[in-house]
Amino acid sequence: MLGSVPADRSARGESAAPARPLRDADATRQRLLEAATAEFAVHGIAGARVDRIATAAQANKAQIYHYFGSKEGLFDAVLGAHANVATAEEYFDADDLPGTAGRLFDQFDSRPDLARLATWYRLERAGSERSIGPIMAANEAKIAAITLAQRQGSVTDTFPPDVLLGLVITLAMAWVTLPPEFENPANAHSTGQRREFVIESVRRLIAP
Amino acid sequence: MLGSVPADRSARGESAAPARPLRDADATRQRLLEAATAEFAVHGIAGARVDRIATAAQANKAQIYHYFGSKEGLFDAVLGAHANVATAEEYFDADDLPGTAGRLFDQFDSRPDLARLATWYRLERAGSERSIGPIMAANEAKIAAITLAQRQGSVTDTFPPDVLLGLVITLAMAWVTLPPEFENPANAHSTGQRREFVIESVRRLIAP
DNA sequence: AGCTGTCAACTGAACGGTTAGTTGATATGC
DNA sequence: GCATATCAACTAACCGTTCAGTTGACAGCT
Repeated sequence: MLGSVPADRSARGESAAPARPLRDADATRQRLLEAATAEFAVHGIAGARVDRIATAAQANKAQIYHYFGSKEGLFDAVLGAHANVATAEEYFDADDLPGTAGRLFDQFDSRPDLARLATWYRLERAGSERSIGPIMAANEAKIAAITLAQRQGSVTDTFPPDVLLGLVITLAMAWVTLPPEFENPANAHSTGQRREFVIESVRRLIAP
Repeated sequence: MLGSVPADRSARGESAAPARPLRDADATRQRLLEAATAEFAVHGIAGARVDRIATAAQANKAQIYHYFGSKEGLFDAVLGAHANVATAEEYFDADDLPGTAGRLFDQFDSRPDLARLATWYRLERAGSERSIGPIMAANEAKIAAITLAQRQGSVTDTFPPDVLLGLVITLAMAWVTLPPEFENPANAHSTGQRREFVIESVRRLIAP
């Protein structure tokens, strides 16, 4: 469920993949990260309970401090572990921003916990200057690609490229971001419909 | 225990506005609500400290429980106190959705704490079914107005009216919602520019 | 006007439970 | 044998909540 795990054990000179030992630091780290992802997504940093994370990971509280130093350190590690998912270039195509928005929508739809995690981060750890470096670097490339698409005329230059990127992401997140009050329960829309609304919105935004 | 905070002081028969007595229940309630608004906006429910709120309000901790029953009761009271601001009809005009988005943007821009409060509510108190009733009722009226505007042709019917309302609100909140990573510091836009981007976005969304 | 009884606003201090973080001992793989 | 992964027990602080008691405001009585 989590991002690719390097599990860099080759440095220790192991040749082939050995049988899983009863004590596997990497596996424990991984279980802790997964349990912490779920706990932080639901309760945030202040509301998360270290004991619950340790229990859910079938590990011990002390290991959290051994591996991650502190509760906040664990949160940063969780965020970092999912950063590659968030910045994945493979979903981005400056020449097809509506399609990009659709794929982004699918991401948020399939992993709403990651969207919540990002929101908690924004609320609780703003200005901590942690782990947003790589994301900003990834955005630079995307903004450059949008600039190029604008020069070629396939995208309107009404909006600056960074604004356009922000708008696409915002619209893709719309139904995750929106408070529940604005969901009309009597007239709820299916996932497929909402996806189509997002795509159409972006299509209208970039029309020359 | 939780819902018993009507505080109808008119029963005491106060005639004109007298000099503020040293002990004024209404004033204390108000100070607590203001201090709680600031505290909850910054730290959320789990992160807020009842002691800090009491100190900031120059009141005693026990009074919070006397007036609001519990920490969560206080949060709900804070939300309720600001609900009228959020649902204010005077800013909404179905025949001028871009302008509406601009006015909404101004709201979020002038009171970012209220936007944070709403986000905390969504994350920490989702499904509590408290105090969202009036907001949903207010939305019903707005959705009906949009439906009418669509029938008159001044607004596209590409999107259902409730979706359109959600999109307008989402776009108006865009720069409050967006994580800091998507702010380009080297190329930051002024408030006036961002306001214009929001308006132009909605204009494009509703174009027939 | 002065005295007094009553009620509500207010307070300081504590309580019971919980929490993040620590430690030192034990078990395990190499 | 040695490094380290693991764990139960521990602690010191903290936090929401309660409570017994105090103080101020005001109405009624004389």
